[in-house]
Amino acid sequence: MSVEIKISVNKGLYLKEPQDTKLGRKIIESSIILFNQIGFESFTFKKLAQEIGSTEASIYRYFENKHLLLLFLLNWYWEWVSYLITINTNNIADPRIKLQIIIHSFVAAAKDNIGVEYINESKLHNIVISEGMKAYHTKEVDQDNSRGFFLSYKNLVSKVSEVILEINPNFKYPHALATNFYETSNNHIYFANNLPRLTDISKEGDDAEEVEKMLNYFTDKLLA
Amino acid sequence: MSVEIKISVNKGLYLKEPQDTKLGRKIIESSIILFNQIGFESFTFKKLAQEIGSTEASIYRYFENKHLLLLFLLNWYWEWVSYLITINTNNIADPRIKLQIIIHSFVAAAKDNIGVEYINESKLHNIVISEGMKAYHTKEVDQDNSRGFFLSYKNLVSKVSEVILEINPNFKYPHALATNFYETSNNHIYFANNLPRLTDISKEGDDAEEVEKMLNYFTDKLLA
DNA sequence: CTGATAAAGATAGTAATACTATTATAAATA
DNA sequence: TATTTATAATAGTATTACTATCTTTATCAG
Repeated sequence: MSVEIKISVNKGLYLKEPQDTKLGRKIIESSIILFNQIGFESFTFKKLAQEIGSTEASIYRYFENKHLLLLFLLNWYWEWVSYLITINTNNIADPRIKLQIIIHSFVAAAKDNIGVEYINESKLHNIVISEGMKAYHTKEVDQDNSRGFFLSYKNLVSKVSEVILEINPNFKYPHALATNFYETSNNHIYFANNLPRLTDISKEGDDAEEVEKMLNYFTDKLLA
Repeated sequence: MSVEIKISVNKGLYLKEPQDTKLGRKIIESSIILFNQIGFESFTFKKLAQEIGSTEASIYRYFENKHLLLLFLLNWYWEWVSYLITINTNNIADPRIKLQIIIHSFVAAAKDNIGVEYINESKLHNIVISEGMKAYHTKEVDQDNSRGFFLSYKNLVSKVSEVILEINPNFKYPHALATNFYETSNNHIYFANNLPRLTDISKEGDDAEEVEKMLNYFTDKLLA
């Protein structure tokens, strides 16, 4: 028996569901590799087409532009982490342990592989870390927001903030703290590897594990 | 009597010191306005030249490209906040109060105007909030780092981390916390205005003041 | 006051990017 | 087998991100 999981994202993000066709899945697969290799700025549909052995025009039938392709990948990531959190906290009563699992999910989601063959979760996590914030720091953020392109992120934050309130119902900033778990995880993995003097996480050890420890340490103090 | 202050930044960031010529100062002044108006992605030297009534080629004599121009502005900002922190914490003995002043500087620096006529500090802060992270989330970050383009940011973090250790010498993550004060300030001002469900800061009130309160609340718990 | 030097403006040109449009071919399905 | 759908092939355009060159204007030393 094999369990098939399909994560679906907001339909406004694509012109044609890429997960339903061969070329579409190749676009996803190769774009993850290419975004990782050359970064968002240098990434073009022409280069992607060359990688795939297809054409620019064909890719434009799936995605309006690279910004929406990146948003597609991010939404997939947010939905995936949400899913991981749901199944991994399923039978757990203690909200403190739930939160530990959530933090672990933010930091090390890439190690859990649910086996969607066209998605390399570890590379996708790197994209989230290195390029993610570019998707919501644009002049079009309000438009994109009203089209629902950040719903998955907001739902994820909402889910985490509920656990925070279970631990401490008087905590004043549950959403901000939830957002911070996510942003801080990504930032400090990035800083450890690129701007180490901005963090105390070392590049040498297991950066993910160290960030996890740090966030748990912060949590203990904040929600005591 | 008037006190003249000139903030200088890493010489590698420009081809010719823009603060020393009329056109150079106009480039700085107008680029702050234009980055704010249209954002980093749509910003071009051609548009900037039109604003100024100059030419693309003339601007290229000052800055290699818009990425380095943004980095110039960020460096100016980091140096400026450092300066504010230095003078405002000068005679203060209690490190807890020092840290409150630091947090206030991150959140509300824009309100302190040191009177450099070609720089609108409030708009510059908006650029830091909306576009800042794009300067260090690139594939060239290691190169830029080795050219010293983030030294001002790292020195700022270092300065703040020293105060954190004065308060609690056993605190394990002084650099990460210092970085977080800066990043969290900017993020939550941005979220309050654009993605409010990611934060508990409301758009209606004084967002800066609310973020300040939140960071002080976090600090109390973390460094207790 | 002149002549030299530096700064800025004017103009042109190029390769790459971010698309749009059209037409042809191949594959899937009714 | 006919028809729809997906993809490939090709071409074209406006804009971007520069580089190069030449002329004009301002500054400043002798």
